[in-house]
Amino acid sequence: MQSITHAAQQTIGPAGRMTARPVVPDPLDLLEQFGSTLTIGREHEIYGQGDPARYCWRILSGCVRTVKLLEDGRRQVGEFLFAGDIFGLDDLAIHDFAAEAVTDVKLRRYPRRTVEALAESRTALAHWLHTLTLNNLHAAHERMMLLGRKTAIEKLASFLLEMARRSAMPGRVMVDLPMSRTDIADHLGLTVETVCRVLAHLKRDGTLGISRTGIELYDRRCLCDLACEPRH
Amino acid sequence: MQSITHAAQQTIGPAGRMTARPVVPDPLDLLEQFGSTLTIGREHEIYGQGDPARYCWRILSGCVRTVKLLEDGRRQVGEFLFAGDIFGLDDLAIHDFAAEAVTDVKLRRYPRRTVEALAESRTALAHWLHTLTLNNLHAAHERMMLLGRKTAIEKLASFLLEMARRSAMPGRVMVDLPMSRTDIADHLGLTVETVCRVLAHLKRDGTLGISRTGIELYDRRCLCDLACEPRH
DNA sequence: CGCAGGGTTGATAGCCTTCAAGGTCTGTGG
DNA sequence: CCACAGACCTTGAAGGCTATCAACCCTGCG
Repeated sequence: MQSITHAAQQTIGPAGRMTARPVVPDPLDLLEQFGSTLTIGREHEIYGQGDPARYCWRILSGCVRTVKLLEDGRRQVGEFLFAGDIFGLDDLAIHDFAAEAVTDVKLRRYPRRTVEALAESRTALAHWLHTLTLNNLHAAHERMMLLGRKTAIEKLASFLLEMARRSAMPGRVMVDLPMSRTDIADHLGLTVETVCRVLAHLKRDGTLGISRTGIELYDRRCLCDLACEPRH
Repeated sequence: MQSITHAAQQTIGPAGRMTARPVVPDPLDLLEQFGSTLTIGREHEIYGQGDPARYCWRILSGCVRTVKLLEDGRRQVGEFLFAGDIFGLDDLAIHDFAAEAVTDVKLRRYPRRTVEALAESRTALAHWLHTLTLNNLHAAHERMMLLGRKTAIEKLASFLLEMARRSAMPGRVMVDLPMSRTDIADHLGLTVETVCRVLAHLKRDGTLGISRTGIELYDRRCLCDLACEPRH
């Protein structure tokens, strides 16, 4: 992984995804002295569903998923998070989703009590935190449309485009997919088999190439059409 | 409709749904002088998808739905809102969903610019607004699980329980359903026909009774089991 | 009374799941 | 270096759940 500066991280994070430049100079600097760095191994839990929401986190490197379980084991993956993303701020007192490491991850952890206390006096920080939450809400609304009204192909197309937008350079065609097919299925409300079949279908079409760890986009336009997302 | 006091509205609203009592004495009082009251007729639009988010709103009476459309007409109903609920705060600059009147509604409207300016100095208000957003995010997460992983029966059971929780008295069995079957279908990611069939099925089971404008819960426990929600 | 819109029910079709089997990759230990 | 185990991925066949298409009913209204 390349070394990442603060300024860069800000524009990659959930806030940065939506707004072209940060609303506030650098609210993270206020928190930095209260953070601690830690590493978590692949497939280990960062926090559990139902745990008290004592910390929030920033990803330095690696990939994290948020997961929610029904009693009978049905699983919903809320989102995949990458370097620069911030998570653990979306809950009031109890974590609604668990957070798990998809790959080995390096994290920076901040006590929420401190964050909230700081936000009381620093309105710029408070404003920034609220913007993060609104962006997450926007993403959740997009996913409601996807889960409720899109077909399997459309779901995969939307997913791959989102991954491309976040993890690849604008011109590049290679997109890393560090998560398993099962994770993707549980993210899109499908089964593993359907995910495989749709990917195979898109490969036969010549829309993309498949390798174990990622995909290669040959025809982005075609994916956009499939995803019902004209603007890209 | 009975007349509603401020204090009562607070605990019915989106914030009140989660926390037993308001975090702040009465942040609405700060805004009240900037509000204006208006009435909107059944099936009329309050604001459109893509409109600039200039106002936020509080429902005095009636029912409102939020709606998002795909280009080909596929529709997703985000949520149904009732007296006391506040909406229009979930967007950054542009409304992500449209808001439409399900019944005739009486609304109180507040300029967002004013709300945000006030929040800069009144941290209690800012905190309260953030709590509202977090509760909406929590609801969106629940709906992701519902849309992605639940069956038609489970979706209906969850929906009816939520309506019962919000619109009925604790002991009452009658639940008003002011919205159309199509609205319910688009809220749950189903078709009208499936909604009708599932309701008919539950009626034959003796779980509930059906009238044009609502339902009557006979066996709440059964619904909870169907909805995969043990605690109620 | 006739119309229009929503609601309900039935028959059929299709998408996706389920169940099953085989393939591929990776890490481990001899 | 090779063999093997296990996890994940892929592909095939069959079935089920829900959508689609169609018809009819019911209610409110001009």
